[in-house]
Amino acid sequence: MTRPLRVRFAPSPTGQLHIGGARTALFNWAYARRFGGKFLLRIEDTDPVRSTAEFEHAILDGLREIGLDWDEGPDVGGPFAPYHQVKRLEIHKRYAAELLERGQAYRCFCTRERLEEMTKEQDAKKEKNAYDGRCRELPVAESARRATAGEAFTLRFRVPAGETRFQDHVRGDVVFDNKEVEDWVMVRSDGNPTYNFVVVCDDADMEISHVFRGEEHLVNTPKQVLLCRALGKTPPEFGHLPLMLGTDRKKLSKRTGDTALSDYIARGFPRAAIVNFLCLQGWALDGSTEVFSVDEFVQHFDIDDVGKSGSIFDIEKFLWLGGDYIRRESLEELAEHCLPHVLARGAVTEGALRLRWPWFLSVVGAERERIRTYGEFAERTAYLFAADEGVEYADDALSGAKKHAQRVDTLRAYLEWLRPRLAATPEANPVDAAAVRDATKAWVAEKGLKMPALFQPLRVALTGLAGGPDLFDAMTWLGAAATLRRIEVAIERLA
RNA sequence: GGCCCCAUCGUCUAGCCCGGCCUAGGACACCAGGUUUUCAUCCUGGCGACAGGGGUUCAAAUCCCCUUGGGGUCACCA
Repeated sequence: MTRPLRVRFAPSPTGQLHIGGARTALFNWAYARRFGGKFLLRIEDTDPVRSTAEFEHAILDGLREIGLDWDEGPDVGGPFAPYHQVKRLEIHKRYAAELLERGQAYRCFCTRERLEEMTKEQDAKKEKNAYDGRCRELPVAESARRATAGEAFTLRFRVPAGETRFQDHVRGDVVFDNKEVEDWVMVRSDGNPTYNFVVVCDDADMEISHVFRGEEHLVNTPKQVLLCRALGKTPPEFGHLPLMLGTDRKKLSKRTGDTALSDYIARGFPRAAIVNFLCLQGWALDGSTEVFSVDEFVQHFDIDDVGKSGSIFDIEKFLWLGGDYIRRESLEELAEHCLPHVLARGAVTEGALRLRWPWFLSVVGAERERIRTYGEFAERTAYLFAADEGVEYADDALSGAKKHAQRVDTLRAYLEWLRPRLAATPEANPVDAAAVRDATKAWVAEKGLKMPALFQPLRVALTGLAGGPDLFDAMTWLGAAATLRRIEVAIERLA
């Protein structure tokens, strides 16, 4: 089959873009880019109640964030416009009328009440739930008469006998007995078409050649293949991607972690790390290369190499990748990326930070080996923007400091010793970290103390954290006044 | 429950299609050691898997069957 390669991603704007959806989009996009096809976006907004323009924009933004672009879509147009399903209603109605005309679809006058009753009976008899076909053989004339008389009806697809098989690029040969496929509803009684119907109409109309989507759609596929053939078209090639699972081994849901792409962007995962991680769910470059660029991914990606089994979303590995990408960034880049997350905490303004940019760069440089997301940078450096009296002491830091019985005395003695040395340091000039560091070490030795006896309480005093960059660097960031004040405060708080 | 899909270290995976090079490779996590004022980075080492059972074959992680386990789906949602 040598039709032009056209793939699509068709999100439903009824919520934020799911991280699994982001991977689906990524794989579709990569396939088109690798093999020189078109990648298009279509908005599946057939649910008028839950679909919103806000979600649609958020989804498009998310896709752009991870570096995807599309050749056709709701915002860029294209030869197969419109790209919103609700705007294609006339096309859907035309196809539905055709199918009804040819007897490949029929009117079903069964009420919801009767259907519910039917389901109940089937449950009681432990039979499978499926439409029993009551209206399937209604004479055409009667069907038309009742419709004209104003009786409500849905349009059902008449599933033929036999079996439906298709080659799946991920699963291989897949076969369904048509007996397992019920006569499903194509058009609701209010005239609106259902998902399974429009998706086939639109894919056919837009000349989609390959459909790659999540495995949850696998059971829909026979319905869609059958419908497509009834329409006289050649079905697209399929590829059903393995599911992304939560730690409970079930389809990733909010129970076990963040599910939206936007959540991870908000947490400050580097964009390239997000893409890289998504690639690793169900696909591997060569089995040994874990970190690679989007370009490398596109150069090597093939749908046939995608694995079949679902993968548990491993946030630890994701975080590790985040850290790895962060350590590859230049200081300047990293600072720019961290900036919005720092500002989001509301303790400092952009103007104030820009005014002392070298200071900020120094903090970023010292913290970079410890953070895996930009959000973590903001968290870890919150102490720098806190009031001297209001530094938050982390539990582990506090317990570490309290292990030293003499902590208060040590701190008091050190403060006395330190004060005159820092007093000579005007606020405008930075503390001389190297000098204070050497002198402090000498002081500790002279007092016959162990290093941690001073450093642990001192770290809590200055930063409130158990670990972190060099303490004397922290002093220069804080400045002489804040350093001394924080030690004073800690003497009270650690007592 | 019916139908469908899946099955290699705790996790992500390479190998499986085209049996032998696999005493199964890489990565995350974990553990131990080194560097270090802490945490972290970085380096070194370790732990750790072919779900089970039958076949086929000279030979099976790789092919076939069964069992078990897990998942998906059963709407006038998408």
